[in-house]
Amino acid sequence: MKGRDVMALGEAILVCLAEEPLTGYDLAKSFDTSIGFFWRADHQQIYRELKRLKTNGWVADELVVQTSRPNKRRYSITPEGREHLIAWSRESHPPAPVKDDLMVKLYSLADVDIDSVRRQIVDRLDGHRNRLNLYERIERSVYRDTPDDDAGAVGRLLGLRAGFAYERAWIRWCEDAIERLSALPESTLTSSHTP
Amino acid sequence: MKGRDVMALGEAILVCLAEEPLTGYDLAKSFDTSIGFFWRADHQQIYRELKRLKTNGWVADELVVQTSRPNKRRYSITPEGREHLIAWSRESHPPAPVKDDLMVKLYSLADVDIDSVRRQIVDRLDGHRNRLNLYERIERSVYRDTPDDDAGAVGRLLGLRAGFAYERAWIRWCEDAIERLSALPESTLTSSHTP
DNA sequence: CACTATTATGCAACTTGTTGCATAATGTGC
DNA sequence: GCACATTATGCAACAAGTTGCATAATAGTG
Repeated sequence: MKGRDVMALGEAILVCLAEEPLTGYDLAKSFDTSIGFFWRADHQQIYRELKRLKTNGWVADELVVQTSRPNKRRYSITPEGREHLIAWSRESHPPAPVKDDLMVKLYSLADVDIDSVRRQIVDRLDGHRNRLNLYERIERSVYRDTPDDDAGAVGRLLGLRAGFAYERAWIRWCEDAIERLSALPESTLTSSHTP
Repeated sequence: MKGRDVMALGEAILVCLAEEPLTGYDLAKSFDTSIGFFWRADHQQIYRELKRLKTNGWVADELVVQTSRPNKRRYSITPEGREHLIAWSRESHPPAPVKDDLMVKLYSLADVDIDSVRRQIVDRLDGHRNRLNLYERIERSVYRDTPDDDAGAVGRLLGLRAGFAYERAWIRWCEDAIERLSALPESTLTSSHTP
């Protein structure tokens, strides 16, 4: 035990590997969907992190030789990795601090281009609606009949429901915000003073 | 113009300075409350960023000599800084990707200590309730009668409402989640296999 | 008198996250 | 036949965020 705490990307990877061995490439795809809804990462971060996990002894890797494709390196979780995952799950992690450009713009609405901000909220509304749609499709296709005594299934369903709650809250907020901004007397600031 | 894009912490600082000149220390306090609800930063980041803003010509600083206290350096926004703020407000910034440890734990509920996770959700519920409370107090004290034609006031009110929507959505979700986790057959995994 | 809190700034080292690029084989569409 | 997408991995450089520490004066508490 010498590799230290506080990474979470590592644990997100272990969570995936707890199900089945995967390559960095596979993981990168997972992080574009499924677990990526809760923890984003690109392939660079993943390859880097896999090396750290390996030096900690939490994953093992094997080389899969391919002829028609570049060789792959398949990673699987070790017993130490599983132990670590459980220990990690017992720690309390404060929610990541909020960071939102749009809110900063609203905070300074008097010094800023209101019309642009309104348009950005319209865009964001669109994104949230798409997200919600996607989650609804996932629920219908994957979680039709979730038994409420299967921990794995309940956990994932709760994750999905968190997504619902989050997107719905934002959708309602965006709708209200767009209305209120539209009601504002025409942009205090429609022109910038660039000549 | 040589300092580059993509910082947002810089802009959050400019937003504060657009109202009144402040020292790094003052800013750090703002980032613990008000604007800190939307963009977190500690004093190290702020002092570092102020220097960058200065080299970009977006802020000016003056030394305030004090006898009974260490001297301060007071920063104010320049015309170029205001221009930059407006230009920035016109750019569209994709919302920061979600990262949530708790969701990762739920995602792997089958491989993890369920009871601990449930307790963590209870804690989080508590935090969200406190937040909501705080926001309600702020609304009562600061935004009693917001005229709906004052851009600055409307913007801040909308920020606050976003906070409401966010916290309420999480509160409802936590309550549901706690119930469902409590209904789960007693922890698949109450003991770790450390001897 | 010692201890702690507040005001005020900053360096150094480190971890995380991002961007751009490189390589290398095969399959697909025009 | 050429451009492009897919599979598969990785380096290097940089930007952003975190942690620990240091300094320095004063005011308040026990």
